[in-house]
Amino acid sequence: MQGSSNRNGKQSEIRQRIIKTAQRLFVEQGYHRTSIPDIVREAGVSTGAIYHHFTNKKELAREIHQLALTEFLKRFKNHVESQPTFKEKLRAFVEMMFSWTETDPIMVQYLMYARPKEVVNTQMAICSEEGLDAVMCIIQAGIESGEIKEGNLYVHYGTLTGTVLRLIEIRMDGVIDFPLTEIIDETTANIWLALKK
Amino acid sequence: MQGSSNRNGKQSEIRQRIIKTAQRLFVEQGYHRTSIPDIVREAGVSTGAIYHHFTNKKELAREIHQLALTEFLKRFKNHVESQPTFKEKLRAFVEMMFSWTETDPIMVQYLMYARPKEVVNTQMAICSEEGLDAVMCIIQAGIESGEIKEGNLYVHYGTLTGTVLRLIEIRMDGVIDFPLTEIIDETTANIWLALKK
Amino acid sequence: MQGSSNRNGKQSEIRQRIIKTAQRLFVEQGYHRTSIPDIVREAGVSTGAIYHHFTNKKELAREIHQLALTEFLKRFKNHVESQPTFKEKLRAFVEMMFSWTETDPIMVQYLMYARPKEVVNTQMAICSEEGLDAVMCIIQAGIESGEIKEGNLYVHYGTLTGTVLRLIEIRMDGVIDFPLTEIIDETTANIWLALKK
Amino acid sequence: MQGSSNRNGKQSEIRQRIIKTAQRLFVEQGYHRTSIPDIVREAGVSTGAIYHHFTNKKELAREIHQLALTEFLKRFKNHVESQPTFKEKLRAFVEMMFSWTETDPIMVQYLMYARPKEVVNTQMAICSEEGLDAVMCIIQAGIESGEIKEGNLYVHYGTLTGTVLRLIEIRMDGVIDFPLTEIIDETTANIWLALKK
DNA sequence: AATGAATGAGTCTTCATTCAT
DNA sequence: GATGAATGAAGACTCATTCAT
Repeated sequence: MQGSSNRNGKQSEIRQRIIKTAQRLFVEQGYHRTSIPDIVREAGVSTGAIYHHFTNKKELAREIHQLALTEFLKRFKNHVESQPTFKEKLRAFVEMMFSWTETDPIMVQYLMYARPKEVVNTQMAICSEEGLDAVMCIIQAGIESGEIKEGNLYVHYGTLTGTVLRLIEIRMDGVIDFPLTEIIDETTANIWLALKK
Repeated sequence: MQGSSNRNGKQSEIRQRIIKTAQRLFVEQGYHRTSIPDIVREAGVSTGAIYHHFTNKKELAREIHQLALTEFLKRFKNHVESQPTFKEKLRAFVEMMFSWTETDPIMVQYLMYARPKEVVNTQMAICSEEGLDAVMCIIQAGIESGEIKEGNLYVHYGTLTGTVLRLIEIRMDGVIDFPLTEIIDETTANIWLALKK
Repeated sequence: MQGSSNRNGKQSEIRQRIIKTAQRLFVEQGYHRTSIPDIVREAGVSTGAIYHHFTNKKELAREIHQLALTEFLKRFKNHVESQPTFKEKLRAFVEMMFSWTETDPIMVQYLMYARPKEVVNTQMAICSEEGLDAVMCIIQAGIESGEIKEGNLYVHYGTLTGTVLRLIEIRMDGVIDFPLTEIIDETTANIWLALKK
Repeated sequence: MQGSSNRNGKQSEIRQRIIKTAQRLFVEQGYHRTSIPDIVREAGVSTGAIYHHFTNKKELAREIHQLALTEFLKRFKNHVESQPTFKEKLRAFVEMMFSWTETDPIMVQYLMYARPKEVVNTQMAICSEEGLDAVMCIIQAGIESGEIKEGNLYVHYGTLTGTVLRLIEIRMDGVIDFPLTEIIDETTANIWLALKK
């Protein structure tokens, strides 16, 4: 019915276990410090199984990254782009990112830094070709609609994504010890004041 | 005149070469992908020399990180804290970070991400105990002096550091292809609007 | 029939080859002068195979030692303890040790000195907790049965094991160039005279 | 007047410190586990000093061994050979070895096992060309004088040295926890009974 | 004589990957 | 599809030795 990758119409359970475990370990220890034996042990699968499902370690990481990126774009499309005004889009973006962080911190962290240069060559997913474009687009649209002031697009982009990502970062680091969802409004307000006409 | 570590009154030249090379390689390839043989080759020193000067690879990275952190704090103290008002401190901060990035991108990048969890357990130096405190302090002072609005300190902190660091990030990634010094004013303006009373 | 460690019901042949080779090299060159590459070369196995079968070099040595000790205890039990009188036990001990030396000099030497302090902390297997106990026991029994004179147990122990081990030692060193089996009677006689009532 | 190795008529103090420290470390940890840096640290001398006084590590060990062997022969000559009868020589040998062990256990241990095959190719000093000869000689003389029975010389040699060395061994191992000097008589008695006519 | 920085060959060990079963 | 034994290249680190000062 929906996306599947083997003839049973369901992602092999082993494949899922590998992905889930690798994702967690890559986030916890980093890509390089996570060995295939680590994944074998924690996922309870065999070495062969990993190589049966994925070309190699890099490809496994790339696939996990792709999954996260797809998820980001889906959420962005569904929750953010669907909003009518920039102001609403902005709020939706902050809300989406913050609640996603609270819901699936591992995946968000993966998106943010568990990706080695070998896997993707950009530092942050939201800066990936597609991710960057998506955010840039709504800024561009905001300017065109007259909602936000003109100016260097990158500065606006940096203000918007920087603020959000930085807060997620210090939340993950444990500096912030309450759910980010509590500061959606305040964060949105700051960014809005920075960008609005 | 001041600090030195061998009888010649200068840090051993070999030691310097190791640090410079390791710093660059750690930034270019990451800590784990940089092998001791890599450093040996690029720095033109012997394996033994590295271990003569540093306990181990981790310690080498730690020392480089410490150097960068010290430099950050020095610059922060000299250029930022010395300013009278928050607004001026803010501009000084942006200016300091942006011009430092253009002057010594390697060191700034090192500060930003070339450090594995094993070396320092914070993701960003400006978030290191001391770095965080320093920035937090000027925000706190800004609130107390009535220059900036009250509100969750972390949100203000995230807005300020996030915007600056994110711009540095995309500059390093090559997304921005002009010197950050050109957008000091605009960046300062955005942050100021976000935080001011 | 009994103990096995892979599905073929036989200890992996590679594992055996590693043990045999390491045992010989440890004896020939000593533990520390025997490198893993040495074992790899001589056993015709890969580095990885060694680490697949043994935790590390130390553990490999420990296992070999354990094997030798087990063998000693088995022989001691079968040939020596089963004898009715002390005099017969004594002769059986000398005979057992001397013929074992001629049959498997490598294993006997391993038992005698190829073990670094890190691996086992006793100097000689016959001095290992169990080995010592076993010999002490027959001496004790000999005294109790009135076959041998009373006196400091250690002196008796030293006389008995010292004489035997020393002869094995100089045989291995090449000082003695005929089979020890030729001097079983004479050796037994000396010890018997020293200890008998 | 007597042996000296530098123009001041006294062994350089540094040289002595190196020898004493190396001897102790070789005994405590074995030759291979003792590194030059270890000796440098513990003796408080420089690396260069060691290489100034000794050709290399092996030579240092050899020299220490030579010292111990010379000491053995001196003691053997003075205390043992000077005795008139075999019985007295025997007692003197046991006494000499046991009290030497209690007085300078490090040197005796060095003689007994702290020598790697590279340094001397015999397992025990008393088995060294000269040491062996010396002991063999008194046995031979004992036979000729009719004090001890005829028979295989090696068996007699093994009985004599084996008993003594084995007791020293288990004393060093901590199995015997009283001074060996307390068992001089008993040990002598055992050996005497084994060998006498 | 003494120092200790520098060297680099060699050590143990890990780990991504393959492949016979 | 799944397994895990086997491989061997590569990594971090040690240490005997040299040599300029």
